[in-house]
Amino acid sequence: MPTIYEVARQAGVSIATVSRVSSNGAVVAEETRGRVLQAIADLGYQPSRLGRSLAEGTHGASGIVFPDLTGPYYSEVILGYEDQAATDGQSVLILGTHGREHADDLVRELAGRVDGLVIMGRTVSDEVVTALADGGLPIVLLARPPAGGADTARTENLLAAVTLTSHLIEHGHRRLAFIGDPDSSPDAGERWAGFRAALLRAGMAAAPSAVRSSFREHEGYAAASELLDRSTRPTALVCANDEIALGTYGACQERGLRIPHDVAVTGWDDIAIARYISPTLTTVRQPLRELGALAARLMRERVHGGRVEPRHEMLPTELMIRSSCGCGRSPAEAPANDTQRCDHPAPLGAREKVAPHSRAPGFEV
Amino acid sequence: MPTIYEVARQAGVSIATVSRVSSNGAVVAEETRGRVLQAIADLGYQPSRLGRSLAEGTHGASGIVFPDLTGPYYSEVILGYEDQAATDGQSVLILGTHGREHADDLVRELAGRVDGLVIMGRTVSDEVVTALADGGLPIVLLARPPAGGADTARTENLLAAVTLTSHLIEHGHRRLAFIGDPDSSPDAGERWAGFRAALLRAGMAAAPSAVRSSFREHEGYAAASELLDRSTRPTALVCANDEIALGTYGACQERGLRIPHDVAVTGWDDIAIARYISPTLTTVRQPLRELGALAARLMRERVHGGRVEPRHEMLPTELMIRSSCGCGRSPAEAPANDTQRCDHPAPLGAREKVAPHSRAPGFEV
DNA sequence: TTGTAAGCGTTATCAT
DNA sequence: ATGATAACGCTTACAA
Repeated sequence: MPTIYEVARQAGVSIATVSRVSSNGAVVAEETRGRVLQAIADLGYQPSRLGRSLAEGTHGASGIVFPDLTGPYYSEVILGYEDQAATDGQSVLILGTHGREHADDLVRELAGRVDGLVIMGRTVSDEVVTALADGGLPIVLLARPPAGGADTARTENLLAAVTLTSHLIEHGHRRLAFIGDPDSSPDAGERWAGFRAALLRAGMAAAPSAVRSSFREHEGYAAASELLDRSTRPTALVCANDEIALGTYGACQERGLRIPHDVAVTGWDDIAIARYISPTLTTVRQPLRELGALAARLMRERVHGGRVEPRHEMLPTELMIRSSCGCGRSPAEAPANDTQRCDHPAPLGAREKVAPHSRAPGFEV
Repeated sequence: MPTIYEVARQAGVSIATVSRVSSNGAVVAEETRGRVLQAIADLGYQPSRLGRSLAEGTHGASGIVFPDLTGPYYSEVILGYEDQAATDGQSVLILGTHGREHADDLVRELAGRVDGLVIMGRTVSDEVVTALADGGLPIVLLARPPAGGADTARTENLLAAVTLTSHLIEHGHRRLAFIGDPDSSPDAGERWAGFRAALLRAGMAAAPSAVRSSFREHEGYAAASELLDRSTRPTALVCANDEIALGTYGACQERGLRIPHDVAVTGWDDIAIARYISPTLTTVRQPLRELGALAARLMRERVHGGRVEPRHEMLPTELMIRSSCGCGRSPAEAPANDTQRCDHPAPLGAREKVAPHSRAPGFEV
């Protein structure tokens, strides 16, 4: 790789002039610029990002940290982030912690390569996040509560969960159960809170039942099996995400229970399978790409816009009503490959933007 | 962020000593090392990657370029790559070209930040690939034919396509058609070639029919519609990937054609939906994560192993026989959420590693 | 308009 | 064992 010195010699100018031509748009005589451009082309010169970054004191890059990439969730967010960042001329470094022991070290190492960091979920200890933020590194937290003055971006959970649960209640269900682990993540916790709030509002608050499950299909299957084998089994299962719902489908099938006739099931995320499985799955869609793009914009404001006070953004979610809740044609006659949206008796309010700390007004949570 | 100078001053030593303590394991008096370590801890010093990289002449990072991130294909490969690279202590930069006009420029820019580049599919012009490779930058090409002395890594297509097509023929099908665009990518081209080879072997070579389609579902739907409306419609459709197959399912449904009874359908990739859709989709699984990990290992050999002669690797694929080919229980009684594997009359040879240029021995392609 | 030279934060080679 | 100091490739005042 040729350096700026070789180009300068080839063009018969100083390195300063080469720099002026190749990067900043400073005034250079047309004739000189031509000579330099020629030399650059001849040698195939490409300025070293290292030298440039060192001199400018900026990396022109940011990093995004995720726990793992199974399922579409993280990859969609990363895509949205990368797309927006690339549009802004910023490079993107990715780091999957994969539950590694020394994740904090990897993140610290990554921090040395970037102008800012996006951190998804509970991949990094609050301690490191705070230390990094205190050190002046712009940080955006995704699907995670605020920490250390960092920005946060998330999607609306509570109101959507209330709407979803209320929808099931309006279908006539009186024995509802939640499958998921409210303590595993803020997302799951808020969905659980919304579920309870809806029951409360309907005057069915007595001991809302939940069975703990990770976001994995096989744990969802186990949790659903447990619930369905109870003497008085629930007639509606609100699953913390679609994979749990998939496990629930399996458990129902095994027991000869028909969805939604015997048991209604709902999910969360709207993964592709939700539209293809039979019956199609009623679920909540999160704008994942937009979440990533939002993170990129927050980052830009910090790095280039000079913003210092933290911002906390929340994106609206969308209830996708299909068949598994009891709406629409019976699963037998419904085409497998069909996404339908029923009219909902009450307006599906999940579309409105909800300010943090003022969500679900009127409900005790 | 404190620099090495501040640490040196704090510890009362020279920057050289700090460097010795903080990075390379050079010999330092125990007492001095303690003082330096203390200063490092007090100041929260973290060596600048920029300074280090500039001095060492290496980035400690590589980049991976993909066209877009829709579908699991690219994200799985990227995950495999990132995982292996992180294990090797290397950072990973990602760049999605998204069909952008100036993709080549973005890639050139990226090239200035990394020790090597992985390029997927036809995202970058051969011209730029060759230029970069000539410039001495290690390059690994994924799902793309060799160029400019770069390494390549790919998955087996031809033999798997022969096996898959032969399987359909053994089911009794005589009118088979291929849906996909053989010219759009080497992958599609090889699948088409394998399809034809299998017909040839069965003595059904007369004008194998194909309808061009991109890898998108809606084009697959259109192509399948066209085929199914022909006066003598095919009884088996070999789709170049699963999304096309999904479109084909829709087209069949619309026409009241039952899969596999009236029309057999196969896909390629084994996306998650393939196991959940009804009937379950017979398809070919590619080891995507392994492909990414392989790319990372090839990169490491180049960057740190000092290898110069190009390597061209091919990973075996696996035929996933489910219901849509005609195997197994009828779709009506088969549980939707069930992956089954029939025994195949002939050994499913797609598992063996096939050397480039020696694949599918015995067939004219 | 162009050139000179001082950083930017490391590592590595010499001396000492 | 430790300290000066010269790279590394670039940007950017400041001079000319």
